[in-house]
Amino acid sequence: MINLPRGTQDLLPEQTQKWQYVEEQFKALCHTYNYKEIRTPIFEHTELFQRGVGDTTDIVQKEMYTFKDRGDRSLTLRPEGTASVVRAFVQHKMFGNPTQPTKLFYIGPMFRYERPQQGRMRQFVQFGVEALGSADPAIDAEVMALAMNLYQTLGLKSLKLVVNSLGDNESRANHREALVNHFEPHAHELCSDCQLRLQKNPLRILDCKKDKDHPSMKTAPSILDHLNNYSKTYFEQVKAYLDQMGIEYVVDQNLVRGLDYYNHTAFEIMSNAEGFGSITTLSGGGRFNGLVEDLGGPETPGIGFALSVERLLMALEAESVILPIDEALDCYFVALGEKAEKKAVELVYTLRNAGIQVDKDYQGKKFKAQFKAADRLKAKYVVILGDEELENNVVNVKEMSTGKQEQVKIDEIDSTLKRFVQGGIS
RNA sequence: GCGGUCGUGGCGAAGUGGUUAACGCACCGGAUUGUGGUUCCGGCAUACGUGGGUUCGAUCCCCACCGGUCGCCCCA
Repeated sequence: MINLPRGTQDLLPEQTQKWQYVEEQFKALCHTYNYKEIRTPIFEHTELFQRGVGDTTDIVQKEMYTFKDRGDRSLTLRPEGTASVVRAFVQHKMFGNPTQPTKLFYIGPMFRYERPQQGRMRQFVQFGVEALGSADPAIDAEVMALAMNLYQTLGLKSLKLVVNSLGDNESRANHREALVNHFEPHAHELCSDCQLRLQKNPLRILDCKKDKDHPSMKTAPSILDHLNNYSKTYFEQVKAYLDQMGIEYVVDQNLVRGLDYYNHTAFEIMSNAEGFGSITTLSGGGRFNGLVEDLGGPETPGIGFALSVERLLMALEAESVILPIDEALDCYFVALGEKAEKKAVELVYTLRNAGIQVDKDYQGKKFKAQFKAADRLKAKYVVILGDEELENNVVNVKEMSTGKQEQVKIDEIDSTLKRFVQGGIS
């Protein structure tokens, strides 16, 4: 027997119904916020992620699914969505479209080569949105609102929106210098990872879990104290919009996102729900002014976020949210006897052509067993056809919830059953 | 990449160095030759992750590998 590859999963019908439901909700929400769907390939040139996501990131350094194709090109299964969306934005010159900002959403699998565990698969699915072409703080707030809106619409309660500002280039450079000056004297006391980070990306020392209790952490320079006027005002405005919309959040100056392209607004949505395991992050996002330029486009600001569908469903599970999924079958067709069974095939076809959801037995089950099957499938109606009915050109239709039964002429079977399904048997 | 833990029929789950490896659920049939549930009776299955080793004999003991799961790192 061949099993599925490590870190992947099969979604069986019981699961796919939930997936379809949350996808529909997400799409509907994107529609109300006026984001349009974009579909990009699931693999790209490796270079896109090296340049887009950043060479120093864990994603690029140790988590990419990279392979050579037959033409000796280095390709990579996408580890995240933003780089591809920006690539497409640049490639198709969407910056020239009459309506800006360009508001896009995507749904699809992402791949990271990691040891699988709760809420972390090698193939996982993200919903994401990107708004390109606006540096209005209101759109930062809009993106966060959309994200929170989805979770709340689905019924989640234990949510925490965490925001921070990473500032613009100037602010970051100042902060970086302050960080290096601050940590340099303690470098030998920090973990080996942090010693490397000090060289490459000192910002990330701030969210190191090993060194979080080191005394130098408490006194570390905060990015918020190094924001220049523009960055500072920008962040204030983003928060003001959130306040105005009544969206609760907390500011965490140590919130540092793992991808290089972020600046200004950075945010994460976490779940506090019991039994959610060690994973708490449901989604993350932020502003990426400069990325479009890095990937060969004109100077274009952008912001977006992505959420994991697996974690979304875990959170729903953890909070015991029941999704409104209708599992009931409209109609089950029970036939008895050779002639009736033949006729049943025709009548089932007739009913289906009328748009009624109907199924029948294909296992040669006895009459009683067919009823059991109908019950198990939660059939609303059972149509019964035996020799007696056949002779009189009728069927018996039974409403399973009430036990009411009515005789229906075969000629009128489709219209009558349609009426029953919509409004009950009488 | 590192560490803990686990691996017995479709699912859940006992168990033992030695003739036919419990049980429960599910499924099928009957009691009830055309009406769902319950009950009772009967039936059912290529099951000890893979490969080595120890042994007269291994599902059990040892080793390796594979896989699941949880945690670390990091993230969605």
